[in-house]
Amino acid sequence: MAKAPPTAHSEPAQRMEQMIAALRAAGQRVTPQRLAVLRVLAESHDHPTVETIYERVSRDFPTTSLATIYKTLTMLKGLEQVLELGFAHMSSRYDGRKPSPHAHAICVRCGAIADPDIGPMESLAKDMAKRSGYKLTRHQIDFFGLCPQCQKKA
Amino acid sequence: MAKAPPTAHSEPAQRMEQMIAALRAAGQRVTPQRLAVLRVLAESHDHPTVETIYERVSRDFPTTSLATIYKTLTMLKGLEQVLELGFAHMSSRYDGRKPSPHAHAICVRCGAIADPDIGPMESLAKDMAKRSGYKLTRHQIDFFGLCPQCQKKA
DNA sequence: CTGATAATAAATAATAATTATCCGGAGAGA
DNA sequence: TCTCTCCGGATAATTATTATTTATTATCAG
Repeated sequence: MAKAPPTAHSEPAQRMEQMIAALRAAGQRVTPQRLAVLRVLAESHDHPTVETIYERVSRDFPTTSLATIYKTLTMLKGLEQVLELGFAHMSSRYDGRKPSPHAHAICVRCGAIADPDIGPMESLAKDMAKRSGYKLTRHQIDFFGLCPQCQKKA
Repeated sequence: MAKAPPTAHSEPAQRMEQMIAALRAAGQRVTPQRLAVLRVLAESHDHPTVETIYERVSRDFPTTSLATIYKTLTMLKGLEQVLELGFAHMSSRYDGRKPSPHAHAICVRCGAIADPDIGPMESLAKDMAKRSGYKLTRHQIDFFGLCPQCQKKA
């Protein structure tokens, strides 16, 4: 059969395959519910909340429980297949497309999240490690403000 | 009169004066309970939780309510006199000594927090603002790992 | 293909942190 | 002093998340 061209459309499918492989490698079962979560993660560009993922999964699996979403995400976090952005005053947001830590910009009005590539954080992490004496394993870098759309409406 | 030498001991008192001045400037009342919270904030180097602040305040004011601590901290946040470090999976930590946003290292085992001065974040924020189009107003930069003590015990 | 079995899903209860409400009391200003 | 608003304390409510319990199902050996 013909190999699919690397179109923007095929990207989520590839990402899904990676995640499925990670599940299998860890000896985790691949259930329909989990596949549905993986698909949402692979396709979502909006850093969805658990609630949002739940709604999207519910379209295909109306009986799915919120707890299942939480458990699946916790597991995927452990396998480093999803990045959790945790906040104190709003629910966590998830990034299944770029699962390694990177900086984010969060709109404090509408909740939109952007994550352009910015100057490398490695030097910053190195600096922090050296000056603090900590052995660092991960980071969360968040900038808060107004997204372009909300600036207009301001 | 003689100017007080910049000893480590006099520092908290100065910081308290600054905070009191900020309250007055904002037309806020300076009550004994609030003074107690300010003192704890000015003296604490350990980025205390609300609960910890509550315990420390309770020594002097045994009848103080947790709600009062929360309300006072919220107010001080608004006046930019205290920095809240908000996390998803543990309660917030507060910094009343350096109230403007700066990077932190958090020990995932014991919760110790260090905040040495590291390479300036301004350029990073500028870069993020430019590439995202967001109008940024604050940031939270957290590095997670093991503090020196917990590394030994590991 | 089929059955055994261990992991998983759904439903629900429980927890933790924070925020809202309500009311009595105390301070600032007329 | 009187009044009026702000503040503190107690407690209820809310929100996000995690734990528990029981029934179901994916996986794999045969």
